[in-house]
Amino acid sequence: MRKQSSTNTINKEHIESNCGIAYTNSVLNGRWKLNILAFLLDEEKLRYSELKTRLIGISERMLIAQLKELQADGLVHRNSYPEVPPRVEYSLTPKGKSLEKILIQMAEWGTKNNQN
Amino acid sequence: MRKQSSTNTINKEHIESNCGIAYTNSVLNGRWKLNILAFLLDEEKLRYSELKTRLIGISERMLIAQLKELQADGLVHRNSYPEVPPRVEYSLTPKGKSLEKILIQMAEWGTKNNQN
DNA sequence: CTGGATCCGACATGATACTG
DNA sequence: CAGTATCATGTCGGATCCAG
Repeated sequence: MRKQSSTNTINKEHIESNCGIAYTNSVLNGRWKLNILAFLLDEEKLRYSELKTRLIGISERMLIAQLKELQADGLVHRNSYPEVPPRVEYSLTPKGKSLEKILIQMAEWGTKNNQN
Repeated sequence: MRKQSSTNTINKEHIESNCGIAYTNSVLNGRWKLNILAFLLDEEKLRYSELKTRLIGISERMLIAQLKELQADGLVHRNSYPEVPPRVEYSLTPKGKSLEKILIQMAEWGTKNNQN
């Protein structure tokens, strides 16, 4: 059992044998990832603190963790500026942007089917 | 659930889109749900044992649990026949089928981006 | 401001034996 | 065949303190 490099708990060994859905799931699975991607898709780039403000309820620990996983999976780009105080901006990579259609459809589906 | 900053630093589309995504995420969240839905989408209806065979590595406990949640969310229909031995077939509800486009796109994206 | 490190409880998931 | 019950394990995710 190969130790996970950095992504998440789902082992990617016997995933490829099944179908693309499993890989997509392994990349997007997580309580906050879809929301993070949606915000970045909407606003191009966001600072760490801006993300934290928008993701109501997330802890710093989780925000950092999810961002790292998204970076490891090549969906999110991290750009830090050598300033004081530090400034870090996150944005979508092309791979991340290629999820746009899926994200939009998920948003539409959720809005339509969430009857509370 | 929509909270509003009085004016419009954040546009409405944005907020709705994220609420929708949050609901979609909450419904699809889980290690196996997407795969279960994908198999049911593909094969119309499947028996419990057929699902178990296809979902390599899932435990009975998890399969039942995920199926129950999918039923509770109205995505999957359970049809049991009064026979001996018992026969139970699972299929997608219309709500479940309405995820078809999303599932197909996730499968395509996963196949295209899973470079192993 | 942007994180890193650690502790800990809650919960997701798995293994296995058992039942109608 | 289609589940349940029980026990065991690991991961998630929050709180808190610390650092450049």
